Amino acid sequence: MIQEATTLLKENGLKITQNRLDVLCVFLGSEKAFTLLDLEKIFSLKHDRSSLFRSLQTYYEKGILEKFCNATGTAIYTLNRHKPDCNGKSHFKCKDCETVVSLPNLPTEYLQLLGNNKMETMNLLIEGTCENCQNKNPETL
Amino acid sequence: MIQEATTLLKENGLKITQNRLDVLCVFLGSEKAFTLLDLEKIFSLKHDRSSLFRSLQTYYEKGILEKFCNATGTAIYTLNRHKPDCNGKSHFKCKDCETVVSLPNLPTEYLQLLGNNKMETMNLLIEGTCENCQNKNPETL
DNA sequence: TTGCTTAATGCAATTTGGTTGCAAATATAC
DNA sequence: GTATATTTGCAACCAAATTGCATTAAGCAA
Repeated sequence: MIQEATTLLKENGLKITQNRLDVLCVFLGSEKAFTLLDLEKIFSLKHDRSSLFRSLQTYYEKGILEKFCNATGTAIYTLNRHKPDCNGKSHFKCKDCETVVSLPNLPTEYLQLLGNNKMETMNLLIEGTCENCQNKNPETL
Repeated sequence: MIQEATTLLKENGLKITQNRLDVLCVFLGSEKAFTLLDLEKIFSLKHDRSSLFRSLQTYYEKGILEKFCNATGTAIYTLNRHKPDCNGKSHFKCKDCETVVSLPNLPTEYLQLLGNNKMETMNLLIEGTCENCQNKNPETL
């Protein structure tokens, strides 16, 4: 995984630093989404918040991470898996296990409802309970 | 408009206060969306931020305003126009004139892509340029 | 390998947006 | 008009994001 991270950094012309490797490995090793606060907790002593923040920012700018915000307005980051037909702007996030999956782009029939209003950016977040977590918690059925 | 505001307040069992009337009239008199900061600027001397905040909160709870958040996570409020098939969670916002329109619910075919993942909440914001503003600014064509 | 140059980091401080406790002011019911 | 409960303004606080700057470290070239 370190290998994968190193390659990604090189491909993007970024210096290989411990901070960047650590942060990237968190994402490479999980399907979850993380906030800056999550990373602060993981690396409380090892890395400063501002450095973690700057790494996330850099990764987002390079298209390595996707970024969106939850209902309370906190920024959430997740690995960009470059799924075809996914623009990285539509996600489903499980409130229980925090797993995030990218959703396909909105159907053109829906976007036609915009009429002559021109779309430039969009952001869709659907939150709920994923299949796994529903099965784990029978009381929620 | 004051009349309309007064009626709305009474219908919702809310006391008629200057703060509430002022805030509600901002929304009744416009198709735009406003943040707390916007209202602070409008009423800088007349009303305190906390009172504006509480009015917005109350209106949202009563279903008079819709609330969602923009790309940077700031809460945005707009009048709930009770359009059929609109759940108040999908919006188009013009980056230029700030006009907001509610969009219909996502099509069921799209939601079926969630599979057995169960949706509980959602938030869709599409930003761009509305028809009017495109015509006003020919250089963007 | 060493030194050089530029970029990244840690720390402290700041900004922004949201939120609360409490005393004073005010709307409504009587 | 008066009593009562609600709302308001103020100040303070909180959470998340962001920045300036001195220090440190990465990577290139000699």
